[in-house]
Amino acid sequence: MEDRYQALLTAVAQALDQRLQGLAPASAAAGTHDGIPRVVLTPARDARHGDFATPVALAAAKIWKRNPLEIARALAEAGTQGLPEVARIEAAPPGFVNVTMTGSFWSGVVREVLERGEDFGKSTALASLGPVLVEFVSANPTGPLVVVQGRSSALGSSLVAMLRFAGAEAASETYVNDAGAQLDRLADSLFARYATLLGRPTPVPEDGYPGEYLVDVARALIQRDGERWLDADANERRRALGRFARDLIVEQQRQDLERFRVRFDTWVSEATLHESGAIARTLEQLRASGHVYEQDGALWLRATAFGDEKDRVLVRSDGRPTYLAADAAYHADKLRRGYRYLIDILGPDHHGYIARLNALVAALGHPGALEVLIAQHVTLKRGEEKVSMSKRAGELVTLREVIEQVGVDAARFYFINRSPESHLVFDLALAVEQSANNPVYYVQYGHARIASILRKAAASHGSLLERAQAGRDVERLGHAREIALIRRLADFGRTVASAAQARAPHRVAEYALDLAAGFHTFYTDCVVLGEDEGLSSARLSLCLATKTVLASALGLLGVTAPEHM
RNA sequence: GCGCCUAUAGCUCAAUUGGAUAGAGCGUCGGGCUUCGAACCCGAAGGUUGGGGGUUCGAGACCCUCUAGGCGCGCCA
Repeated sequence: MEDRYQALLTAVAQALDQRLQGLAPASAAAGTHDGIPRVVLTPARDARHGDFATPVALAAAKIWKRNPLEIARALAEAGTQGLPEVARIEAAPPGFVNVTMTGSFWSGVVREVLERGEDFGKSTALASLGPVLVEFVSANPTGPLVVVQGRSSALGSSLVAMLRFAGAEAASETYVNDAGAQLDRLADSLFARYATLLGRPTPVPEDGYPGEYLVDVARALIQRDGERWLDADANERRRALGRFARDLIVEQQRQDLERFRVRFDTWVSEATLHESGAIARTLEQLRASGHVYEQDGALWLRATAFGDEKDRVLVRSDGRPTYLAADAAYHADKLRRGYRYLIDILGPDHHGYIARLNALVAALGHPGALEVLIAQHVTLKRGEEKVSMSKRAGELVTLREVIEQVGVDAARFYFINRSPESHLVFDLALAVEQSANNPVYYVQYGHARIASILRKAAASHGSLLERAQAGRDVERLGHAREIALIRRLADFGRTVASAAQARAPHRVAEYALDLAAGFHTFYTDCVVLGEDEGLSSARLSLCLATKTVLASALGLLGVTAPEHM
């Protein structure tokens, strides 16, 4: 369902489209679609430019080789006739058309928020995209989640929420890399800790995982199995210890994510793909479609046929499938489950993988169905000192540690309030120090402040609150601060849809900050509970609407909207 | 060597995807509570958007080039 607000804007834009068509030269009107640019109204950045503006005359001028200002003037000349809720339309150099809306248009927005509540801003803008599956985190089950995974999990979970809000059917998933040599290394590293604890000092293997967390895993193993693995058969031991460590570590990852308010609709195990024969089946499919070939005893994917720079090995000459073969089976499975569009969020060290994944999905018969996003690098430092993030090096900063030190709300906001492709510097010392004045509190404070006003209103002006809830006096709104605030409220749905479309959740974080700022200045200049009952009711309506939208925006970010702070 | 990402105020980052005078937070300086929450508001200082060239009515954004940083380039995962 579309906002009345959006519907009106669309109507205005369409009416302007018609006017523009009347101005077009015959060649353009008779010709192709691109002969006449479409009118797009965007909120004006500067209040002096009215409420909305369109540069369409500038675009048309370029195509038609005419003076842009003349076209803009011609568009404005017909006045507000046929333009619903438009109070004024004017041309401005070098060729903008500025539109100012009526007061009732804006007060109507407040009433609409009150009516639709948490549904306000929802749209069907991206409905045609889905069903879409967003895969992120996809960690190795060899240790605790680290800070970078905090970033991609915050990003991914918010993106899914925004896609749904914008009408797309979206699901979240993570892939557990629990196959291959790394699980053996994990098992051997666990065994070293295990044996050492049982009085047989054993060094962690050179290529193993030296992190202290495996000591805890070893303790749990002793508690369950005692000493039975000390002298067990090496192969059996590897299998058992690898599985034990994986299960425990994955469970801890799940708990950390849960605490970080990230919950996946599904978890997929790589090992399962090997065991179920899914990999073999997918390889058969690729073979049948002719996108693979054999050379030097190995099986190759003809990735170059789909834009990759070289072909890639799927099955080694010794018969073992590569990681890419598992990914082929995995992505084939995603498509088989009915997802029309796939989004993978990978870490920055995997960007070299993008081309071959795209080639893979194309070879599976779904070219263009995959979109790979890169959650860019997080550089860690503690004051001036650089911090290593390598699991191998042993020192690592875990997601859990960050949550404990700065809190979930501050950490999530910190990650989301940056564009995904920015390389961000995470200064642990600064993060802890600044967690108290993290911008997220600015937004939350706005929400709590409104809650406080509402409590007061409920206590002393009960009937007024009811009146406000019904939006009975919203026509009284007209103060510059009020209109400025309403303009921000109105833009919520468009903002979320464009954030989801551009895979840029940080825009919603920016929006929340801007909305809160609009409220704080309104609050400073306008007394809500005053002498004039009608005005008080109207302003209470505005407070209620603002609180609703603040809560919605924070909800999309996975941040709480507190009643008290 | 090739490819991808990045470079914007002292620091951390935005900029409605090519639009009007590049904006926030933190930090600095100066104001504002007798009244609904001062975790707030108002103001000031702070910029050759890494350098150079180009595209056009218009470029932080697009193209070329140079510089600097990060990452990747395996029959590893």
